[in-house]
Amino acid sequence: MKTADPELMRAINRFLVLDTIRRHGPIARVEIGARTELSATTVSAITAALLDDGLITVRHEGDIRSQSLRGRPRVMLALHPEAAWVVGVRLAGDRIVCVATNFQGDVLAGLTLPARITALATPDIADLVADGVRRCVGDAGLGLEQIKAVALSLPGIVEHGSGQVLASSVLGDLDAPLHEAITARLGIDTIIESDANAITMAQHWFGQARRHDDFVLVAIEEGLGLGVMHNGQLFRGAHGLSLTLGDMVMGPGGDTAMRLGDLAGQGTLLADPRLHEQGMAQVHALLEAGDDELRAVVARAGTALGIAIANLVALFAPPRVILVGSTLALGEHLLAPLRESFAAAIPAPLATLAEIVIDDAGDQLWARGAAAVALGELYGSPWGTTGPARHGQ
Amino acid sequence: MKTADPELMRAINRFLVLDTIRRHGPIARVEIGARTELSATTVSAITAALLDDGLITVRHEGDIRSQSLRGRPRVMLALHPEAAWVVGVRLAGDRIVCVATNFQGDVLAGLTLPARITALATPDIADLVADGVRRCVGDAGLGLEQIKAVALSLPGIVEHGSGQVLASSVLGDLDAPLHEAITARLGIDTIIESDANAITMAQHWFGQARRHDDFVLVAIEEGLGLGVMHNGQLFRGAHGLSLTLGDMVMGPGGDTAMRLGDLAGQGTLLADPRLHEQGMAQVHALLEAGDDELRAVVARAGTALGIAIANLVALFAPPRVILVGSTLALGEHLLAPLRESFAAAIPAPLATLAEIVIDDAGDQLWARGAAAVALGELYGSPWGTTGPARHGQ
DNA sequence: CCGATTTAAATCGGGATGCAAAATAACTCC
DNA sequence: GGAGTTATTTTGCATCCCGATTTAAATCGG
Repeated sequence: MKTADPELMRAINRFLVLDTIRRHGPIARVEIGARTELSATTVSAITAALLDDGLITVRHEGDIRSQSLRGRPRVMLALHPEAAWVVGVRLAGDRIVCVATNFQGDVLAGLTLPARITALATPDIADLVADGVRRCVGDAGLGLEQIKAVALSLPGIVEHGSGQVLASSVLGDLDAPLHEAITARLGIDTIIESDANAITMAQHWFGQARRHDDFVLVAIEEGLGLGVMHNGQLFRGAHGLSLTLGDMVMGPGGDTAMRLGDLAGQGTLLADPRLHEQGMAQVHALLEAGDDELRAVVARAGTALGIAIANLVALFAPPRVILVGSTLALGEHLLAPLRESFAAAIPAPLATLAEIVIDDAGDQLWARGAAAVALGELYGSPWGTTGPARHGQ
Repeated sequence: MKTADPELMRAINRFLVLDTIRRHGPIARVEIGARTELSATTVSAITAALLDDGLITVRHEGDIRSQSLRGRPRVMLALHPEAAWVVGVRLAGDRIVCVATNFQGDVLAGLTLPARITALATPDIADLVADGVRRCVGDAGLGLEQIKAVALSLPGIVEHGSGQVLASSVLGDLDAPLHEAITARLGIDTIIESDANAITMAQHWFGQARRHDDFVLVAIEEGLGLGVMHNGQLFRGAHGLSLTLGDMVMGPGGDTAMRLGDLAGQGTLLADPRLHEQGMAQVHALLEAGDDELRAVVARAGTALGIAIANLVALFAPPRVILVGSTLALGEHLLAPLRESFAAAIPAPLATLAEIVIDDAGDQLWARGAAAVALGELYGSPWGTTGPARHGQ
């Protein structure tokens, strides 16, 4: 635990107010006070500082007025969309997706660069990313110098803080300093984050979990990602490590043991020679056509996933589990066995606890999630004048 | 996140100081300052309040003096052992273990009551517990009114805060209000906690994890317990639920799927008719005698555990995993396959991360862990005079 | 034996924070 | 236009932490 001092106190409350404004659209000071349980005085002081720093503005849309129309009207406050801009990047196996967003996470420009990332060396990847970011920023009508942060998300295990990638299906050379390479090329603060954490943030900010401060997300893509939102914060492992599900071993041991990633990853589902370079759409077509062999493979994947999810629920007891990822395009072929094995595996007292939600998140939401990660850090970081209040003004 | 105010600030720092004193024996104010990074002024103020409240005392044992012998000598501060007393209780399938401890967790009296808990109704259990607590308190030369809190630990899933038991192998009727029953009988603040969390606290305070603020503990007893220490705090699920491992399902699904609890719980290991009522010692004897069938069962349990532990490491990335529980008496018969399957299942980048430690914790340490849970709450709670500093004194 | 030196702890003064109460602002209603 | 109502700001106070200074309690050295 960190030691507490007045500065930390202010930082906490400031963040609380800013986050309340973000979540609850244009909102009046009184209501911020009611929601955060801060006194009106404190809310006034903090909002004054935020206005001063240009992070929020007065905006009267959505001014619903308290029930009765009497009394002094509320002044509605909202994030100042142009307080800062960030870029979120998603690094997937075969493409790079960039989005530029404003301070509230609205997408101003999006861009997809097809590229066989897996085959590239780290410096080349950094070049592509930097290129994508530049173009995206240009498309948004901005200049690079206006971008306050870039967040790059990729599948695998990432150490938060250092930005070191410990494992990833898309990076060949884990020792090459990706973080430094990108920072050097763009000259912008860069955050490396696991893609599962990015899409988890996206669901929390923009998606199916806006009202949930506790949930678990399972991303079923090429690999299997895991994000845990705990008490409104991304849960990270001991060293700030992101979590992953692909390395979970299924099976009682011995010969039958298999990595979940090998059971339910797309590498397996696309292993059939007919499917090379075809992707999920083709798999789905074959399934619909009644390909029994493929159906069995998909069913096995669904079953394993159901069990893995039940295990997660048993561990974290989340009220909601969100499933995302391109593999979900297989629809009921995957989901039916998933649900069935989940139901069989979940212990009775927890059976009604967790609600499973499927979300067909598009590419752009993943990148937007990365942007949200960047914005989240901006919200928390000491801005212009976090410090002393300026009396002489 | 809770809103920050001066009171919270002080509570945090106060707890920090108290915890530092607890961990680092008799310690001087300067050193507390160095360790916590609080200013000498603040440390002085807080320790003055703590002395005033009688939670700490001046004690000169262990006064090592800074290297040079010059200058004003340090005043060593330590927990005041008689600031409060608590009782920790462990409810196991066939016995109740109680310990009374002083404010620093030293055991003053211990007591084991054999009893087939499983066969009893909740009110009878509460009677036994209350009886055990009373006798234990008497043995320690104390009166019930001196006991500030009682913590009761039991296997299963417990909701922290409400004290509701959601699942337990030792309680027949989960709807009967155990917490209220015990509070009513003793008239003392009572905390219900999972036994896994209790032994996790015990390891953190007194055992193999005194220097570790991040670790995972697996308790292999009748059931399979799990405790996660994250950043110096017990990690709890979404509703403050304790975690459990017994419900983890091993296997890719279908017919081969099995609960880990059914694979590695003692119910399974003792299933052989020859072993009824004999316990682990007899199992061990048979294993040593070369009973192949039994060996296979134990090996299968070890293998499954190894995989489960690997999965936990993949999830939480803890630097240390501690194994405890009576089943460990099986020794290498269990541990060799466990280690083997762990090594096979752990992903390469994490292979060197976690160190597995076996601890042969006795019954009393489990109960002492419950006491530590109670003490932990006392340390954090507002004591006598948490509030305003009294100037006129 | 007594002053210089050294280290620890307490005290003083300043700056920041949050809160409650009072004051002010900006409306609606009559 | 005045009364009533609700939102926001101002005022005054109590608390907290911190840096600098002062006091305390030893040792060292002559």
